[in-house]
Amino acid sequence: MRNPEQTKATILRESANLFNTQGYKATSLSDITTATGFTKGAIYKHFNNKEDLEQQALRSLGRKMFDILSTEIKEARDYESKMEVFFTFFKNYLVDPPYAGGCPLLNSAVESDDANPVLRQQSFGMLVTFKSTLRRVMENAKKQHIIKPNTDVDQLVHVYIATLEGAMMMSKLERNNDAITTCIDFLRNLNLSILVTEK
Amino acid sequence: MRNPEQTKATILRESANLFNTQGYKATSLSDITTATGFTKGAIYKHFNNKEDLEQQALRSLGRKMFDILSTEIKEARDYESKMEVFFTFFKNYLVDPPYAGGCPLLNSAVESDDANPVLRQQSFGMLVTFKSTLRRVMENAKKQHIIKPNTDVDQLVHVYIATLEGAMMMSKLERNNDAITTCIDFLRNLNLSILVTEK
DNA sequence: ATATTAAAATACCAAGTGGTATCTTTATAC
DNA sequence: GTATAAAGATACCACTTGGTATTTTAATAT
Repeated sequence: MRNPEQTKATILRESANLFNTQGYKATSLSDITTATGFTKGAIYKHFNNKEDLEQQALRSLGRKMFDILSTEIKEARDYESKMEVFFTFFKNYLVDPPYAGGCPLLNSAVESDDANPVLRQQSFGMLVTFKSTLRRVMENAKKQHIIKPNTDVDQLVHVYIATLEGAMMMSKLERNNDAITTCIDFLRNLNLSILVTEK
Repeated sequence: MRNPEQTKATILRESANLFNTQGYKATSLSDITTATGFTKGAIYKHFNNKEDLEQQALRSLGRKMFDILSTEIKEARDYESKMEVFFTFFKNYLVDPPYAGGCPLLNSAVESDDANPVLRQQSFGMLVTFKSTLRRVMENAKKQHIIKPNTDVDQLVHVYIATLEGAMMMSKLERNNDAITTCIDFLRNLNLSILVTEK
């Protein structure tokens, strides 16, 4: 009947959902108790305070995001399919999201950049991870002469991530896939254009 | 000594600043009273409630944003300088921002998309305005054979805005201009590549 | 079966929230 | 100079917030 690990997991999962949809500060403990069915007693048994819960929730969202990304990238055999992982990841977000509320990096970054230094630091870490993951894929492709030697990898890393995140915001706001689909099409073509063997 | 119009303007300006930096829900009335020096009595004299203040504040931020944009676009004589207005507008954001807290469209969209239908509607309107402003500039250039006839204007509109907004998020999070500068450089080159008379 | 101990529920608390009713101040019209 | 009416300050209100202390519940070891 009682299962503390599962309790903590439930609280973490539900609060992460709420934080990512409503915002961190805007989500109250009572929101979480009603969502989980547990009481504050249970929450404070497993977490020091709300800030601690916020951090662990964001961390778990980040882990989930990068777990999916990095395993799929490892499984992809060539450069083009590795890049396709990024595209389909964002495309699937709207069809079958791994968690509600959109990209946790975007959400936490916008909420925390001016106000919450701890969350901000975590968002920053997610962005660093995201950038270096993409950069590694492209640098490898450059070394193996799959993409053109004069490719400005650093520029493209910035452009890819900015475009995907911005398109996420637009598609969430417009409640349709237009922006994300259109932008991914563009990035896919852009990616083809830097291949050594143009197709 | 007493000037109701100025009082309302001060409340609107200061609350818009707070909303845009801390978030709408996260900003309390007492935050606003301390920032303005006025009391709740003054606030509720000029606004029906907090929600009303939020809406008017966002509206004023949007107006300010598009006032700057549209007048500068009108003043710009040719296509290239009109496009440059968009770029420099976002570039200047970090150097000399017209208001604190970054792009009000991005901020309000991310905060409201799942939670606040009224603010969401306003953000949506801002995005529509932004898109149609950019689209008009490009469609005109297409009619006048300044950009290539096969240019996918709709795609580029999505890409430009997504990239600029995403880069804003990144640069605010990283607290430096790298992302926005890099992305603008990319967009500027992209824009050159669709000109009929390539340079 | 019972004692032990961790997990979770309950009952509080002070502080802060948005909002309202009332009072005081100040400009203006006469 | 005084009445009038609007602007703004003050004093409240019920409710919610995050957090804590205490109690009850349930699993486990003996």
